[in-house]
Amino acid sequence: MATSCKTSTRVAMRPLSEEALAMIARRFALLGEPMRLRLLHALFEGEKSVNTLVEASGGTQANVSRHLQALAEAGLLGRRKHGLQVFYSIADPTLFQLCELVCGSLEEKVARDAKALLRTS
Amino acid sequence: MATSCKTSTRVAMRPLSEEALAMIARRFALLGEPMRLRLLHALFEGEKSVNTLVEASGGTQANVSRHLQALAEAGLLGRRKHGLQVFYSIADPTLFQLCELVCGSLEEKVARDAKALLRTS
DNA sequence: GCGCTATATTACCTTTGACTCATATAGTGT
DNA sequence: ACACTATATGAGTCAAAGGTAATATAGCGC
Repeated sequence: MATSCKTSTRVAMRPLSEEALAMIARRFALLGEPMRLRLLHALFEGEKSVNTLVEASGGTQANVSRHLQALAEAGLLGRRKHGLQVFYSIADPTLFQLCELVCGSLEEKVARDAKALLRTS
Repeated sequence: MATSCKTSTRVAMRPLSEEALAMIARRFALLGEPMRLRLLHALFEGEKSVNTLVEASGGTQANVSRHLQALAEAGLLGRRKHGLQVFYSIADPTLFQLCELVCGSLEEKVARDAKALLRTS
């Protein structure tokens, strides 16, 4: 059904359907909130309960719960219930790579900006 | 100044500053709008003028111009002025990789969801 | 059953950001 | 200077989404 695209030049060519575009945008948008990034960052260390994540992120319980649900519904997080607690964990390994790509690119940009500042000041 | 992080396990460990978190979130958020993805997708073919992008995306001139500016200010697009026209182009090569990662992950997810549907219906 | 804890959900407020319309700016040609 | 084109910008509207407080649900222990 879905035509595979593993090489880096295919993506540019494919006419993207509105539906596909919306899905991609949705995923990026999910990563576009500091609070959710905080949660993901905490989860990079491994599976954690909601309460642990509340403390780690400094957010309110309600807010953290909502964000975790959003991430889980998108398939980015896994959910495991054990007694009273619910444990969330990274379910999509591309999250690591995505964050690294962005981190790396931003570091380069910051370095460039810093150099430019030194030249012009 | 900035400690480099090239390996995939480092990111998880680093305590992220609020500032860094905001930068990362900002970048993801920029990719989290279908209209901007449409523009980037068109630019994957190569440098294009604003007018060309307006036609390619189906958006209004004002809206397209705004989005292009936002992307350019973030360092994702390059801007070249030639006469009356302004040409934008992909300036950050990680955009390709980012889109591919997300595309691939979504394709897998769609495939999984489809299979699950078949099993339960 | 009752209390207690962990998580989810509801209702509400507030902010952010995308979009549009109209207008401004800049560059070209006559 | 004027008209014309391409792009940017200002002001305003509106919907989506984040945040919070209060309440509901679910599981454990007594």
